[in-house]
Amino acid sequence: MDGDIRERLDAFIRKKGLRQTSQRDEILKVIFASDEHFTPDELFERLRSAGSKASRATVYRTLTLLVEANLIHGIELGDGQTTYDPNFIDHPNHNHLICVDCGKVVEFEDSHLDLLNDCLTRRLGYRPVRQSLRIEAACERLRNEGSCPELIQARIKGKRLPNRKK
Amino acid sequence: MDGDIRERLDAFIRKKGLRQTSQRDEILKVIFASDEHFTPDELFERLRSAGSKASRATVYRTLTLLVEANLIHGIELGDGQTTYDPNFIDHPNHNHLICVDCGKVVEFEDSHLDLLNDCLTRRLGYRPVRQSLRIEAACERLRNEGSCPELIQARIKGKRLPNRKK
DNA sequence: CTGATTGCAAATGCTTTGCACGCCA
DNA sequence: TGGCGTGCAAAGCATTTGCAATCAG
Repeated sequence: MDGDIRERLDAFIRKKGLRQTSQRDEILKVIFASDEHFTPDELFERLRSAGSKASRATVYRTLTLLVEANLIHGIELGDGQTTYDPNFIDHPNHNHLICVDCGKVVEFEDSHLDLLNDCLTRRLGYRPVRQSLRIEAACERLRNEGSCPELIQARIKGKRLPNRKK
Repeated sequence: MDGDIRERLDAFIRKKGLRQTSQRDEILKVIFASDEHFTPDELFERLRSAGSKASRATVYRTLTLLVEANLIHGIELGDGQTTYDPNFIDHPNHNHLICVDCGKVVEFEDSHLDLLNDCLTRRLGYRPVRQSLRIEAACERLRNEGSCPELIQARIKGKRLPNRKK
């Protein structure tokens, strides 16, 4: 984890008159130990594995805090719970492609897209704040080869596929 | 409401071996009586106003059916419930701009955007299925004139603003 | 007839909250 | 010391589901 992230959170906490706590430290550390997306529940599990005893309530409250501090973003993958993305610090304008077959999420950036979004927004009489392109797409590999390693993994893990609950 | 819509639903129902019911008729009619977005709860209220006695459970079940039949789409406005959009029949590729000030949703289409999305998707090794650009933007009118009629309306109606529950 | 559909109420699953206690500044 | 933060359990909400009764084909 980048020390810069801790610094940003500290700045935010100071500005708001909030307090540093061990739970917030642990949560921050666990989140930014990887660049993977996570649900509140997954984060809770990671914390337990890491020895942290932070409660679910604290996890939820801290996620809200981190979103306000702009350190993470919530994204909707369509499975009934909010997924959080820690990669907006390094890639502030990235978008998501979601595989309809296996649920794999691919992040990508494109400056032409950003420019176009900006133009469209202004043309409609608004000032751009944030934009997110969400592409749902089918895996060419699955189609051509009849199987896709991601899908097999997803099934093994009992992962919830897009637009599907349970 | 376009008679074509009823026809499409009938075709879908026949193909799946399902049945036509008065509840499904009423729901379809009420949805396509306008081009407004709606939540399941709003739809339920509209139905009651229209004299229909369809239950909430049936509303939810029928919404699922209509999404499968591709007559409506579910969209996420970030307020904790699914909003449904009946305008994808006339505008299959439209996108949404959501005003961060008042929650107003503006629909727009752009062929350059569609083309770009298509290219991006293929470049990543996927086959396009569906794409949705969601732009969050601030109202220029509110900024310049200090107020915005939509915002006032939203407040009067107690409408839930984006990214805010309750 | 027979299986699809409905309404009701109960259940679910994610998320939020009230409250008493603990701890940072 | 004054509050903010935490954990726990109890709500809250949107949505789903089990079941018996009803209805369409």
